[in-house]
Order: sequence, then structure tokens, then C-alpha cells
Amino acid sequence: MAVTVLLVDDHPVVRTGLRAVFDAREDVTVVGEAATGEEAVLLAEHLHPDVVLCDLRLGGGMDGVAATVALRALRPAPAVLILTTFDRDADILGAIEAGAAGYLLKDVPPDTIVEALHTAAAGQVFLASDLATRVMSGMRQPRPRLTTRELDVLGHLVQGASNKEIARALFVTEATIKSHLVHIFTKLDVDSRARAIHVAREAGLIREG
Amino acid sequence: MAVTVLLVDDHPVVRTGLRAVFDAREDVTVVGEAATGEEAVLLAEHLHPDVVLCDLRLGGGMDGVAATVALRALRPAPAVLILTTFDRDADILGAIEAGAAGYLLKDVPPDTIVEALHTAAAGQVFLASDLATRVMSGMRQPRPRLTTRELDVLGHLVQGASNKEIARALFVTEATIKSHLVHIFTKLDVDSRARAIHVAREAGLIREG
DNA sequence: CGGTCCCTCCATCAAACGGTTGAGACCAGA
DNA sequence: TCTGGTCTCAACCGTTTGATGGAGGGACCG
Repeated sequence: MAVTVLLVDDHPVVRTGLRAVFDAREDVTVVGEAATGEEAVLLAEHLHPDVVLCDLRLGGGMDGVAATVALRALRPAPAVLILTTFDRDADILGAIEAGAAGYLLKDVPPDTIVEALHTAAAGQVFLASDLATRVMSGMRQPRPRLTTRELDVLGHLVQGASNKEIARALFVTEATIKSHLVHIFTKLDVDSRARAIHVAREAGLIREG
Repeated sequence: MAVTVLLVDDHPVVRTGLRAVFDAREDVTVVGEAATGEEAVLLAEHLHPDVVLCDLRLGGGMDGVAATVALRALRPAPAVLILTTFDRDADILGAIEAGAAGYLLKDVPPDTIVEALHTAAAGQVFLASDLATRVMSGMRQPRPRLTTRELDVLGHLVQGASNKEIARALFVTEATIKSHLVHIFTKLDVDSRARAIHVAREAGLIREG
């Protein structure tokens, strides 16, 4: 029997391409398309697709990870398959943690996407082999958990602000910023602000990747 | 008469989508597809398309900008239209400087792509209005030109290296690094390494965007 | 050949930064 | 109630950084 799929991507061209691929096959049925995460949740609620095929970067305020969380909270919950161009470890881990049933890069051949759809519909997880090994190694060293305040400081840090400037921006003393920085450095296992900026970007702890 | 187009994108799904869009129209004819820059140049040499529709990020060693330069060197030279997801100023400026006839974001409606194809085929430049204003403002403040050595130093800088570490890595004295940094700071108009990292990323002076 | 970059290096010095220790206040959960 | 985590602040000290001003050699070019 055919797997029912909801396409979610803010690029009309990509949706058209996916629909063209699936329409040519018997074993996959596209039941709808959405351009944003909000739209995707609304449609999934009514269409009950087996799988939602979702991009990570979406137009609206809701990104792919947030959309995944919302979709998995539905009853019955569709499987969510992430299809995107970004292969940063942080993105992949974030998606898996959010409950995604798989992570695909857009440069894979169409047959692989179909294969992943069936795997996801069967309740299993599909990960490309090279990604899988990276995820496993990433699991061993879990992403550092920064507090909201520390993320505030980090946000200014990556923009090149000095301690004094961060202090002014957050309405606290420079001593407080230093204290936060000590914790940040410890959690990120670095010993300088410059390196903190680097690993923060690598770990995907900040927006605008 | 129909515009002949060569599609260049490393994502099969996107190529399929574009082909589906164009095949449904009378005024655009797809004459070929390529997944890499090298392939694109080879095909363009034989197929003589009016326009090459090209992604910025390509699989092979040649990116969209390099491919644009190579394509524009052909005789007769096809118009090159960049279609991508990245809207960083540095990418857009780089493409225009390389001789692209336009820059489109993948979230535009298909009709806009067709419109841009006709504009490019007619020898004119097509830029989305919001991008156009940014390009103009960017032209006023041209991208800073760093020497190769300065880029070496910057490369280590953005990875969080200290002056001492950069000196060791480049087999020179710390004093030399400081000297380079003074020049880098001057050119980037900053006064701290952290801010230099930030504006270097913004300006697209370093790899791995 | 002289000029202009570029790369290299030196010395000095104030300011900023990183690391440390210690501590009080608040709040949520055991 | 006490504990743990978070956020806040302070004082101290050694190191790094950035600014300043110079200098020599090599490469390229008109």
C-alpha cells in the first residue's frame, strides 16, 4: 500500500520536484503541501499523513525542529523526516532529539528519499550511514547545556562585544559577565573568548548559522 | 520564441522541480542538466544555452561563482542566473562581480524565475528589488581586500587561535602576527579580534559560510 | 632604477582580558 | 526545610592584546 506524505518546504521549486518524483510512483501518495511550519501542523492535523517530509529552514517563525516537536505532539502523530541541505551535527542532533524519524540531505538520489519514507512510515529511523556515525559520536559528547542567561552573554560575545559592552547591554556589572564567561568557557571546554565564538558556532548554539 | 536553459544544481530534486516547472511552459526549453560546475561548463560548451540557471553551492570543487566565471569565458557566453538559498551580501556581490546576470532566492514563485530567465536572455540584469537595494549599498562600501597572508592569519583567528598559536602555525614571530592584525583591523574597521571574527564572517571573507 | 606593496621583525606600554576565589540572593524541587 | 542551580557582584593577579612607531628585504612594475 502507498505511503501518504505531506510535503513541507518554503521553496515552491523543491515541492514541485518532490511531487514530480512521487507522482511517478505507485508507492507514495502526496496528500498535501505546506510552506511553513504552522501550515504544516494545521494540514497534518486534518490530513493524517503517514509521514511529513520537512525542510529544516522554513519561512515562518517556526523552524524544522520546532515543527517536528509540534507534529509529534499530534494524535495520531505522523513520522517526521527531515530533508535539508544542512549537515551540521547540531542540526542533525537537534532534529533527532525533537523526534524526527530520519535526516536526509537534499543531494541524495530520489530513490533514497522514497526508501526513507517507507522506513519512517514503518516506525523506524532512517539515517544515511555517514550521518549515523557522526550522530553516534555526537551522542557520546552531548551538546553543552547553557542557561538562558549564558546564551544571552554568548549572543553578544559572538558579535564581538567586549565584556564592558555586554555588561551595559544586559544591565549588569562587568564582574557578572566575567562570571558567566567562566561558566561558558568551562561548559564549552575552551580558554578564550575567540575560541568560544568558534565552538559556539560549530555546536549550533546560536542563531544565524 | 523559447529561451533555452541549462540547469545546474547538485540536488536532483531541485532539478526535477525546475524541469517540471519549465516543461509545463512554452517559452522555456530545458536543454540539459548538470550537477557540478565542471559538468556545467562542458555541457554549456556543446549545448549553447541562452541562460545557465545555477546554484551557488555545488557538489564539486567548483562553486557557483567559479562556475560563473568559467561560463562567461565561453564564446558565445551564456547568461548566468544564480538561483540559491543564501542571501548573504557577500555571496550576491561575488556573483555579480563574477558576471552573473541575476540573483534569485529559491523561495521565489516559479513565475519570477521564468521572468528572470527572459530578462537574462535579453542581456539584462535581474535582481529582486530587496536584493537590489542591498547590492547598491554594498557597492558604496566595497568589500575590504586582504592580502593572502592576512587571510592566512584571519583563518586562524576565526578559529579562536591566540597570537602565539597563529605565529607557531605560520612559522613567524608573534610580532609579525600583531603587525598583520593591525592591518586587518584597519581594513575591517574594528578594534578587537572578536569583532574582526564577526565582520569577517559577515563579509564572507572566510570559508565555511 | 625608483617607487610601491607585501612580509617580516623589533621595542614599548597601557588597557583589556582570563582565571581564581569567595559570597549573597533568589527560586524551584526534594 | 534544605539543597542545588542560577544570577548577581567583588577583589586580585598574571597574561594577552592592541596601539604606536619604526626598520629591513624582496617582488613587481612603470
